[in-house]
Amino acid sequence: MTTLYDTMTGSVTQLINPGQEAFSLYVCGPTVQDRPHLGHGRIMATYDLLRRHLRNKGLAVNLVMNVTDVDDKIISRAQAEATTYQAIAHHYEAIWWETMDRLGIERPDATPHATEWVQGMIEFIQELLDVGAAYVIDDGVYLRIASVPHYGLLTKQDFDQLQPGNRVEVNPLKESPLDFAIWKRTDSTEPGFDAPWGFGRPGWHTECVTMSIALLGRSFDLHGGGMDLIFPHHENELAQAQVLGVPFARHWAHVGFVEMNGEKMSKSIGNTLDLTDAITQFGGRAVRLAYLRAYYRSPLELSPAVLNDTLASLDRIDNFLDRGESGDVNTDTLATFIESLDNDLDTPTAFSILFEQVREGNIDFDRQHLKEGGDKIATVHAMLSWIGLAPSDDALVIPGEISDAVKAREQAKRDRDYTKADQLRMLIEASGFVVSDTKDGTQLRRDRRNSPRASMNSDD
RNA sequence: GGCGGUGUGGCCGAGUGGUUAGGCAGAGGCCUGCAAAGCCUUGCACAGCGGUUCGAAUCCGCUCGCCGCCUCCA
Repeated sequence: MTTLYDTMTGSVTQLINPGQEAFSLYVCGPTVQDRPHLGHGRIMATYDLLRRHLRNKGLAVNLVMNVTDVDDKIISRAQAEATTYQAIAHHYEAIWWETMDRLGIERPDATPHATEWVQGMIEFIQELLDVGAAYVIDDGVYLRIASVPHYGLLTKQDFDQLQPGNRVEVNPLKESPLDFAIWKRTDSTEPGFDAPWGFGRPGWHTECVTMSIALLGRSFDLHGGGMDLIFPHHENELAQAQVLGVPFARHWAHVGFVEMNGEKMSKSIGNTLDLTDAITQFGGRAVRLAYLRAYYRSPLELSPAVLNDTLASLDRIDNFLDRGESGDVNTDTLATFIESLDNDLDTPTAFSILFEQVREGNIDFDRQHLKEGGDKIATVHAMLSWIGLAPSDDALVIPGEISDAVKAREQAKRDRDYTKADQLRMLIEASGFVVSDTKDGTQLRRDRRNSPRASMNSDD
């Protein structure tokens, strides 16, 4: 029983059918024109969570994510920097994947690039023309919204009621202001491709509909992206599929915005936080936790202060995991955790379950109930693994000189030479460990906060 | 102007009729040589005003605020 909110129906609905074994997922990927910011990471983290969740439940998930590697912004940036659009695209795409790796985002199964699919798009546009749903004018080919049976299913707007005054100036050659370009004719000095309707570039909305159908089929399980893609992007993809009688996505999902000071984080407002920098400063796992602990459809306030708080709560989890030997997973508790994710990816409830285990496990260790505590470590670790947030499982390795220093410090404590004991503690802590004196002797744990954050395993 | 969302304690963030969400920060305590970590205790939180109800953050009405989409945008 896995449910997810569907933008089309406006309600939480079944995501997978009984007996379903495979799951096809298309997520609108980046336009590689600049560095990713915190908003981009949230989309990727959300669909990475969904993908892992479904796969851990036993489905074969096929994730396709496009890369828009030619568009107006890439081209103008290339002109500004006196280079080619290909160079710009390659540069920022490399940064994109490196950054997502550090967030623990698994690579998609396929990453079609717009420039590789131009021929397919040309054929697709020809189909639209053949059925009379598109027309050619001076500056390109346009989709005729009037030929779309039910335009506005996702947006849920009555387009007849729209105020024309608010629209940017309309191309007077278009039959309707709503009609959108599926092929943009350009002059041959600009980057472009030959097509029957003249040299030019495909429209963005045509890119995604063409590639999703080509790689996932005429009907696939889920089409997703950020909230801002609902209109016009996804509405227009759907419009093109509709006029060709393509069933298209069974389910539509959209992730809420990352905000800063209550406003959508976006380039135009200038309130973005660079994702790569945030990961460098707080660690990929802390950023990932910051995304996941909120409900994916809600707006999420992120700032350096919030990320710092999130890092503190991650430390709480990690400190617990270091308290003892891992035991046996409590499968009932894990099941409760998974059930909350089944409920429209209810990660807030999932984390409240996880933190409850942490607190109870800490009590176990305080009371020397090592078996019970160890079982809770195993359970928490299983939860973290399920959602791609487990720490890299490098074992706690204590160098000989450090264990010598610990022994010397314990002796100094017995001798009540606290000056020496404190000097030794400083020495130990300089090596990235934290000293904990307990009734049963000194324990060491890793100083995760002040040491470089380990990169994440993406294959757990 | 149209459509949609939202307003929860210092901060982040769940919750949709009656019991502690959770985390971070703060205060007090336990433990400790001192710490750290952990545990315990602690916050009359639900934008405002009316209404329904035995009982509302949760339902209804009105008011106010904020945000988003309508243009490339994750």
